[in-house]
Amino acid sequence: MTAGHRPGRSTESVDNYLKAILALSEPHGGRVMSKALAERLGVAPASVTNMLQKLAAAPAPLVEYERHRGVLLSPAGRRRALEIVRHHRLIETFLYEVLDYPLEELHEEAERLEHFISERFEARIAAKLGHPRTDPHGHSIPTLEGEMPHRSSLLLAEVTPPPAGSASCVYVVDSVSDRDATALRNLEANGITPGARLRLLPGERFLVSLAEPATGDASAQPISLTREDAQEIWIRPLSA
Amino acid sequence: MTAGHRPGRSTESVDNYLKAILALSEPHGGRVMSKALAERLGVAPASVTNMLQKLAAAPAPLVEYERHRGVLLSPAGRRRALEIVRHHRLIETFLYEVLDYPLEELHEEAERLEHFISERFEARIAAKLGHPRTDPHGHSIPTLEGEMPHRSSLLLAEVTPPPAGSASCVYVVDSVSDRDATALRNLEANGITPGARLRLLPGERFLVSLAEPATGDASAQPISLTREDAQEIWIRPLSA
DNA sequence: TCCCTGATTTAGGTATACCTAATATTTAGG
DNA sequence: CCTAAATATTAGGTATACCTAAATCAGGGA
Repeated sequence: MTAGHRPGRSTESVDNYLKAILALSEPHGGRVMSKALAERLGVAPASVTNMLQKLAAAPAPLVEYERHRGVLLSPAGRRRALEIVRHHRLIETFLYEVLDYPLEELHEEAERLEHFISERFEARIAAKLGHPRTDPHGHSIPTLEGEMPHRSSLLLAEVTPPPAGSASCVYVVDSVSDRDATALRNLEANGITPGARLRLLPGERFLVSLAEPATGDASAQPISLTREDAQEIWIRPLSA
Repeated sequence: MTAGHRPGRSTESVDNYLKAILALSEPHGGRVMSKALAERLGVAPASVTNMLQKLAAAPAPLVEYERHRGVLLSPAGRRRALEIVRHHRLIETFLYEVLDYPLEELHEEAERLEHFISERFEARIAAKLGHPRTDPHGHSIPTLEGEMPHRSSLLLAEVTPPPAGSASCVYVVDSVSDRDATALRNLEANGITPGARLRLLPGERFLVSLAEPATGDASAQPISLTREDAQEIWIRPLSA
């Protein structure tokens, strides 16, 4: 082995499996199938099976796995996955706030570093940042205790716009995805960042405009989003 | 492979071999033998031979290696080694200045992270720190262009103190080693950090006292160092 | 119910980077 | 100059994490 004495006990690769299982099980809360994992991790399905078998056979398994029935995080596995997500999001926040990284370059750097920082590093950047609760993309940062603060939000791509002729309605941008740098740059250029007010125009899907934070008035010309863009944006009702 | 798309081209392990060859060849400037490398890297001599053969056989070799005659860095290998050393020392400086790490914990964290930061990360922390020329241990930081600024200094363990009865003489602490955290904590507790004035008392080896920066006067009771401590301290004459 | 298709798993193989034990080379002492 | 000790190399093996190709399994439609 070449990555021997890492602060955490697991390898970079194992960390990535755990993170992927967490992310894919989040929507439905159930078991995750190998194919989905293989796709997300960019490896062959056979590699996934192999890894899951090894993980499940370990003395203190990080996953529960049954042949042909998919995989689930064990409590320990979930704790580790959340620790890595916490690292990732704290690092992103740090790069953004302290090192002035552009929004769309946060993910790649954090994706690498999240596996290698010590507890001390984590603690120090968290303190420096004033223990932030969300990262620059609007995602919740898991707590030190391994709790993931829940946020309820809607994927813009799945929201039906108000019927033609009726009034438009205003939402708040809850978060944007960090995984596609190009889309992210595009959204940012249009002012669509976490906290922004988004007015859904009636009738047409994915036709929106920015709204003034205070008044809710439209402040710019309509923005026509692609379906792909809408897949990257989570919104919540203004009131909540 | 598990550490795929790293900013640099080489692996963590290869980086460490290059750094070790650089460090061990620095004193005499000549070839480095497998045994010395094996000791420094904490691997078996056979593993070193293996790695050197592979490195030397690569299309654009990072080392020049001849069986039984030791190894030398190629220009490309030296460039890469200096890049990693630059990373290491910039990270140490950053951890110390920005994240308030204690001196003796810099090395371990930097040793891990040096392999994984991007060019952008390097550039940003260098800018944030005002492009420092030395790290908190007093070591020169290689330039972006791959030059290692030379500093001439003497290992305290090898300096003969002034003869008994004659005057003591004053040196400046040029640098302290970063590899032994315990020794480092001890030195720091005694005020022996880069830039401190050190008065060598006559006769006894390793018997020193701190001196006032301005006057050169002794400002404290004598400090009795062990031979091991003296192996960790580099000094230069006051004038230089 | 049966079978077909897609998903999953098994089998067998690659590359990296390490190990130990056995062998070979160099060098320094007599 | 020749041998013994120190050093280096070869040979063969382990573990991780990936791959492809060849079985095998599970669930839905005829």
